[in-house]
Amino acid sequence: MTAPTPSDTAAAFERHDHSHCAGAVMQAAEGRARAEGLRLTPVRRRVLEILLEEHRALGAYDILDRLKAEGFGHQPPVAYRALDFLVEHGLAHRIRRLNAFAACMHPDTDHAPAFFICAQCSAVAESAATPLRDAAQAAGLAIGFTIERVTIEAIGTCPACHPGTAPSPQVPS
Amino acid sequence: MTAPTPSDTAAAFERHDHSHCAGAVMQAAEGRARAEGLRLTPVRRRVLEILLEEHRALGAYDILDRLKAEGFGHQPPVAYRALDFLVEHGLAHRIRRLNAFAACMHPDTDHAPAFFICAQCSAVAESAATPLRDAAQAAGLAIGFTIERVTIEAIGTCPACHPGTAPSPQVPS
DNA sequence: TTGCGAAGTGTTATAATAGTACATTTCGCA
DNA sequence: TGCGAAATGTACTATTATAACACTTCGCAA
Repeated sequence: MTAPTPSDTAAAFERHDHSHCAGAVMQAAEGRARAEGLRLTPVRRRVLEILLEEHRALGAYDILDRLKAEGFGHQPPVAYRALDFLVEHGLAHRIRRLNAFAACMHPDTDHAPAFFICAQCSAVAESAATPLRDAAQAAGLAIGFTIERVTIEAIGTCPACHPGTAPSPQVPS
Repeated sequence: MTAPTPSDTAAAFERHDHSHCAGAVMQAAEGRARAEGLRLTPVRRRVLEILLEEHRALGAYDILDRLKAEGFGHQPPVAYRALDFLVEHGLAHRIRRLNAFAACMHPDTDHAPAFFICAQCSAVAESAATPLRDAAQAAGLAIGFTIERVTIEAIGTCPACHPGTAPSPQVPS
């Protein structure tokens, strides 16, 4: 059970060895799939891999283009179904502000994530949001509302895109 | 400066005199428009009125239908432009989870709203989310991310739809 | 008061995102 | 081996959102 730390989250905005972190996450995802009897079929696995390779939020049709090119089905439901599966089982997240999807970077943690989206370079970092979820829970309680899930998406500027800081955005998009 | 209180927010989920609260909000919006030199033109004003009359989140095309029927333009940009204006100036909010828009119920308050969306009856309550915004701010700081805006949307069950509580949903939709 | 530039409105057309319905195949397992 | 459930592939459609451009209206300065 590796809980995400602030430095994990910060790492998402820094240059790092994608293939390494992607590999680790993929292994964790496979472990979870085995443990819970999820069927990580070729399409689903490939979609997760694509998300991990890109290491950013991708639209369903971006994914679909890749799938087509690799000989999978070429109609929208192919992508949406795989994405729905991944999201439902916590292996990917939907980023509503972007109408896009990103691989979950902590699939072995039961977490309530928040997302930090850079308006400049559209990099996305996923962060544990337990305090935020608790605050929301409390606010809900005060008005008699029972919360199932909370979407928390912050838009702003990532460290790499701050003027006077690191020069070039990591994900030009 | 009327700050929203938990009981204001709770009221959103209870039967109440819409025409009264809508009227008050409309007046507040007009006040703001005058004060800030915003042009609350017929289309814009009408869109805000529609949102207030319905007192729930409406899709852009729902709005467009009403506008058509009332002799305004009948192409999507007519609705989207008015909605964009209202959102930009804080007179309405976009609810991303629903791909919909709702009138801001506290247009005279500078606020960071959170939304509570009932999965059963799709009623939406707007609540002040200062603690959540602060928590997000802190989380962002920890990773060097500067937050511009945060979207907070909770999905769950409103008081009226709780089993064993009040019987009928207020907004059947 | 005229007339200029900016803002607003309306229209056509199209893009981008998402889902329904149904036939076929594959998988797990009795 | 073969049954039922799950997964896949396809055609088709629905929903949400923008781009581009012509025309009108508004605020304001000469």
